[in-house]
Amino acid sequence: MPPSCYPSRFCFVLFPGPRTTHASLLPVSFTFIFFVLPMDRPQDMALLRLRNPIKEVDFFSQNGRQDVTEAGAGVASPKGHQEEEEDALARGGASVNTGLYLLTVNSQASQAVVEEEKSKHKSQFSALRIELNRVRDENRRLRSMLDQLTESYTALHSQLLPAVQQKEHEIYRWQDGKTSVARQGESSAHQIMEHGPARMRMIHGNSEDGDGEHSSSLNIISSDRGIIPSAETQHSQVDGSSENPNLTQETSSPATPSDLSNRRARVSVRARSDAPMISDGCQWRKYGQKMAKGNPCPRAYYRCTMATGCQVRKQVQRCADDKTVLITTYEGKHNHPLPPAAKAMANTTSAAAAMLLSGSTTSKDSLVASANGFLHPHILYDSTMATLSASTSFPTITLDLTKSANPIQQLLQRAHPTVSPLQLPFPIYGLPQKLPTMVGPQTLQHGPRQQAVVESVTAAITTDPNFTAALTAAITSIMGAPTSTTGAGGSNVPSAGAHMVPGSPQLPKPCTTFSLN
DNA sequence: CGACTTTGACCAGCGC
DNA sequence: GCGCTGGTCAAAGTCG
Ligand SMILES: [Zn+2]
Repeated sequence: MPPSCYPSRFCFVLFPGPRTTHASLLPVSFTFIFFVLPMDRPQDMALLRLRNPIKEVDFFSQNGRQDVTEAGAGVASPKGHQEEEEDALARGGASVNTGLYLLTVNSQASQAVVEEEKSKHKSQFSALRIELNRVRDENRRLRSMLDQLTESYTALHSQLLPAVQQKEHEIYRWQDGKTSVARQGESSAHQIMEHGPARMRMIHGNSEDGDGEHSSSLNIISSDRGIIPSAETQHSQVDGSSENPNLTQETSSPATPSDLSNRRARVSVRARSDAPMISDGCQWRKYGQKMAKGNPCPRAYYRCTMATGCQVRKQVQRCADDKTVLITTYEGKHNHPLPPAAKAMANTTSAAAAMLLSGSTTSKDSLVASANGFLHPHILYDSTMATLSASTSFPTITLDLTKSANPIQQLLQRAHPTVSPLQLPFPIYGLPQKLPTMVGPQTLQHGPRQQAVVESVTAAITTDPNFTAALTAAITSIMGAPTSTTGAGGSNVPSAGAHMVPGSPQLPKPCTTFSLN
C-alpha cells in the first residue's frame, strides 16, 4: 500500500488533534482498520455509505477522542458535506467548525473572497471524497480477502480435526495391542529406547527449510508409527539427566496412560547461575546425590515437600562442559495449591506432557492455541530454537537460557515481529506487560534510546537465575495453560490428556530444546 | 523437635 | 550372570 493510501491522512486532515503525531498516526490508524474490518458487516458499510460516509473515518481515529466525534459530527451531517459547507457559508459559518478551516469572514468579506474560499473548499472536499472512495474500496477489498482467508482457515481446520482424531485413534489402537508391554513399566520404555535412537529421524534440528514446522511434525508422527522419515539424526542432549530408567510409581491407583506420560515428561532448564539451585517458589527436600558418569559435578535429587505425597521431583546438576550452567530438570505434577511464584513453574511439567506426549499430531496445535495467539508457531518450531533428541529416556523440554545476552527480546521478536520491544506478550512475574498491538514498523523505529534501555534491562534481568526460572515458567505455563484448567495445584490429568498419546512405547522419547539464541 | 541434608545401601535396567 | 549406572531409600547428622 503506498503511503498515499494510508487512510490516516483523513485523520490528520479532519481531526488534527494533539495526539495525531506523525509517528503514531499511521500505524494506529492502520491497526484500527485491521480490527474493524471483521466486525462490521456489508450492510453496515452500505448504511454508512448512504447515511454518513465520513463516519467511516472514525474507524481510524482513537477511542474516546472527543474532538473526533465533534469534528465528525460537524462534517458528516445527514445533509452531506457539500450542503453542509454551503449552509455554513450561507450562515456565515459562525458556529460550525469542520476542521477544514471553513470559517469565513462574516460580513466584511467580499463576495469574491467568499467565492474563492468556496471553490477552494469544494476542490478540497472533492479530493477528500475521492480519497474516501478509494479507502472504501480498499476496505472492501481487504474485507473480501479476510473473508476468503477465514473460509480457507475454516475449511482447513475442518479437514485437520478429523485427521488428527483419526491419527490419535490409530495410535491408541496401536498401543492397546501393546498394553502388556506398556504396563511393564520403564523396561518397555527402555526397550523402545533401544530401537528409538536408531529409528528416530527428525526433526527441526538444524533444518533450514522454511516449512520445518510442518515437516518436522509429520516426521515425529512417522517415527511414532515406525516409519523412518528422511531427516538428520539428532545428537544427544548435553543434559546429564539422560537415561533415567526408574521413577517412583504412584501406588494409590493404577496409573492411567495420561498419568504415566505426565509423570515422565520433563522440563529441563539450562541457566547460568552461581547459586547451587534456582529458586522456583517451591519447597524441596534433597533425597539423594549421585556422581553422574562423565560429569565431575554431582547430581542432586530433590522432591517437593509442600504437601505429603507430592510426586514432583527435580534434579539439579551443573553442566560438565560449562560449570556455570545449572541444569534443573523438573518432573511430575503438584497435587497441592502453590504460591503464585511457583504456579507457573508447576504448570511446566503439565505443559511438557501435553506437548511431548500428546503426540506430535496435536502438540503444535494445542500449544499455539494455548498461547492465545500470543506465540507464533515459529517460536516452537523454529529450527534454531527447537531441537529434538532421542538421547533421553523421557520426553524432555529443555529451555536453554544460556546462549543469549537478552533472550527475551529475541524471543519476543521471533514470536511477534510486530511487537514493540517494550511490550511483552505475556506477564512475567511483575514485569510490565502491555497487550501487543499490531503496529507497523514505524513504531519500532521511534525509540532507539528506548530500545537501548530495553536491551540493557533485559540483559541485566536475564542474568538473574530467578528470572530465567520465571521466564521458563511463564513460557511453559502459557503453552500448557489450557491443558490444565484447574491450574498447577490440581491432581487432575491435563485436559489435553484426552488427546495424549500416553506413556508411549511408540514415542521416540523426544527431547525438545528451546534455545533462546 | 521438626525439617532438612548427607551418605551409604539398595534396587532395577541395561550392556557385555 | 556380572558389573555399571541412574534413581531412591533411610538412618544418621545438622540446623534453626
Ligand atoms: Zn508439590
